[in-house]
Amino acid sequence: MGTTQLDTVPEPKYWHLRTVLTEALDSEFSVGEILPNERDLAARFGVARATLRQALEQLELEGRLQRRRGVGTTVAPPRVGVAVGSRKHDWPGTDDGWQPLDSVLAVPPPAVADALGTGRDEPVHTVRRSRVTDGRPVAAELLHIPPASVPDLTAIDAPSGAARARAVLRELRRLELERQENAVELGSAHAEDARQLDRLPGAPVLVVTTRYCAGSRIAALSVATYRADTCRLTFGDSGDVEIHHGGPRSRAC
Amino acid sequence: MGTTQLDTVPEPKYWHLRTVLTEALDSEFSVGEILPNERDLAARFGVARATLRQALEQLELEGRLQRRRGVGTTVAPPRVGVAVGSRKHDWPGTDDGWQPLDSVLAVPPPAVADALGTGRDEPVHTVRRSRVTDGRPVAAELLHIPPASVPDLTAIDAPSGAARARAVLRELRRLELERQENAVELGSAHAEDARQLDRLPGAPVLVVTTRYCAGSRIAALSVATYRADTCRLTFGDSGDVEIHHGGPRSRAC
DNA sequence: CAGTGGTCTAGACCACATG
DNA sequence: ATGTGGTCTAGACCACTGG
Repeated sequence: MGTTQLDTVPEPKYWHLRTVLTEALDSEFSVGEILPNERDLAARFGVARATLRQALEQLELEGRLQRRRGVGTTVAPPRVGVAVGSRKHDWPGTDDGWQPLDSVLAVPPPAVADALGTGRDEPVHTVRRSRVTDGRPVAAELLHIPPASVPDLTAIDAPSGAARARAVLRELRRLELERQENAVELGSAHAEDARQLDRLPGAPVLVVTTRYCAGSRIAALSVATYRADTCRLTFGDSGDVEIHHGGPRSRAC
Repeated sequence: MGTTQLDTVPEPKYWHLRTVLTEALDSEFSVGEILPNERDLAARFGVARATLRQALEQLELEGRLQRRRGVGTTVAPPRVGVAVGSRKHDWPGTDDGWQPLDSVLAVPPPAVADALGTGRDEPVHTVRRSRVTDGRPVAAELLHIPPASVPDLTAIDAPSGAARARAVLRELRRLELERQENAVELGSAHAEDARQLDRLPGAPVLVVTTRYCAGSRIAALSVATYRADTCRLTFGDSGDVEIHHGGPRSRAC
């Protein structure tokens, strides 16, 4: 007996579904359009809702869909390119999309203390910032600054809040920035970050760790979490590297 | 009546489970150790297996666990830092962990053609490469090179295969590299990449798109997919930015 | 209120690795 | 043959959004 389909294992349903939906998105839907609800879609494709959801999850991860509880599933716009680590000699706070929220002087997590080279019991300034692009929050950041990097900071003016954060950044900017080193890895949004990014806890994020070096010392350490579904991080001196999804261009919104 | 738990919605079980397991990993397990199987774990925590799996998925996404079908779930080693876009003036192929596999001259996907600025019907050289670190595959790459970038390439020697790929890279290296621009985004591994990375289709990957510029022209375009679970991408001129998980250090392997 | 996506369950079967 | 993780189902209930 000849085996017609030698050793070809059937694709998982959710993966095949992802492919079908991708093609449908490329050809039959426009940005912002609302998809049928999950129960209808599952019925239409003859699968359980859990399976359909597995496919939708993939597409959301790839930035093709956006799902909001109580509202529905919509076709996502192309990812926005956000510049990271460009303009080598720029301190944080020079007017880009970053918005300082507040600042506290407290003992950081051990991992941060180790990376900074400060003692595990030494307090550092921690500035919370939020990055906004096109009116949408794209990143939440904790910027850790050893007191030694901002020696002239007076506790008198701006004791707390956003004003305090701005004061810390202002002082920091007086240092000579030698270089910055970036690292990117995948993570999941913790409760705080999730709220700030308008996502659920556990949402995939790109964690960018930046080491700001000045005078062969680590003057500051930034840990920023970017929404992985909506962001494309760009490095290097200039503009965007545009790669869109294949297929016919979708109609305008 | 005072509401004791004002508006605090109970955490999802899988998220709480993730937290508990994270702490357990930090304190009670060492790298490489095998966890109990999913059915036992689910029973132990009093949840359905699907819920337990949701927590494990998170941890695998965060690089804390490694799961292999037919084998089991093990504690993953810390992510390896892989340098991307360092040494600005380096062409691909200068002996780093990259290994050329083969090369074909074919019409690329429209998105690639557009990014290169070549016509959608013009064939380009496409070199497949694989990046290995510590003996493990970490990335799969397609490097697209317009024929104009390698004018002296003769089809005579090395008509195909790895030798051909090396020949193309050798010719490419004769150009003056002006700069490279990188972009990072989250994606999911397609069938080919998945096989090359020893993962299942749909596994999360960090897609690094690099534009190699020479003489104000785009001389080559690289699309590389890195295993998101095991890799931390580092940018910039020097070494690693080390941030490990918090908590007590786990015992050695 | 009705409708959406998010969580959770209990069970079944499959693909794969290993002894 | 056994045990592992991977896929899939059918159904229930919850949390949130909006009219």
